[in-house]
Amino acid sequence: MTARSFSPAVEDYLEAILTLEGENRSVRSIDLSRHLGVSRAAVSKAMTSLNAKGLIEHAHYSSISLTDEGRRHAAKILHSHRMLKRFLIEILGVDASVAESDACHLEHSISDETRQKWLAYIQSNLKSG
Amino acid sequence: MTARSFSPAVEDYLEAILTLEGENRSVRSIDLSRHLGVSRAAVSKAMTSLNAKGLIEHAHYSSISLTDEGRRHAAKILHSHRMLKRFLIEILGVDASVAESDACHLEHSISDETRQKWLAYIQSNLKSG
DNA sequence: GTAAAATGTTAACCGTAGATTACATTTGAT
DNA sequence: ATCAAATGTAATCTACGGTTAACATTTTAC
Repeated sequence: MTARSFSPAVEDYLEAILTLEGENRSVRSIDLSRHLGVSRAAVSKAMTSLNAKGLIEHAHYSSISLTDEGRRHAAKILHSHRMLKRFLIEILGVDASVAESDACHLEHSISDETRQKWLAYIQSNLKSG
Repeated sequence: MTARSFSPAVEDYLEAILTLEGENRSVRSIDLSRHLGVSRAAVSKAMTSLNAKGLIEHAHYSSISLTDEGRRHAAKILHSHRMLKRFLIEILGVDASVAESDACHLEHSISDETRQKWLAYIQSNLKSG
């Protein structure tokens, strides 16, 4: 159940971990640091916090993996991001780099209901058209 | 010029001031406190900060008004809010209360380019339709 | 005009999330 | 295996944005 929600910062870390998982064998702190443009220390502190929230598994000096709950939430954010970016580019005609930047912020701001209806709308508006 | 951007919290205060202006003769700290659901102390601190940023005028123990820059930014946020809410309700079919809540967050997350294209899209999709 | 109530401010504190610096640990080259 | 480089952590600091409690000021009722 745990239907609580997380801060944009927490969601950014989760999304980054999921994204990096697809590129690397194991996700290290330094990867997140580079990907998100924050210090290694900031990542270290954040990982302690995400671990305490049950969103990742992370032993001292070892690599980082998502728990089931962390993965579910990360996937939701990543899907929202991709959906919104596609909407902005393909339906509104927004420039790709602006769309990417806007999607990074918008992804944290929509409810489940809205996300579902938005996705359906995009799909029906791109299939036809 | 001052093309910088402001935090969601700052934008919420600006939007609230503009909204309350339309209802009251003068906007007081207590009005913002009630409207936004934060303490009087939080409003007081925020007003000091908005004042320092040149977004409002506010002498000690007196009522609050927007500067030109504050008003411009407040109007932008309020327009974004209304536009997004309308999009969510009338185009996506999202429930009104969910749309209101989502719009409150989304309004802080879109660039000028996106806002303009979105507005045009909504208008052409509701005029016809 | 004065006293009580309402409102505004300040001070002290909390939590989040970042930075820098210094130190700890792990990794990799030899 | 050892040492240097890379990476991870801890300590300390900053800024933001909220809280409560105490105090200041203004407003309102009488």
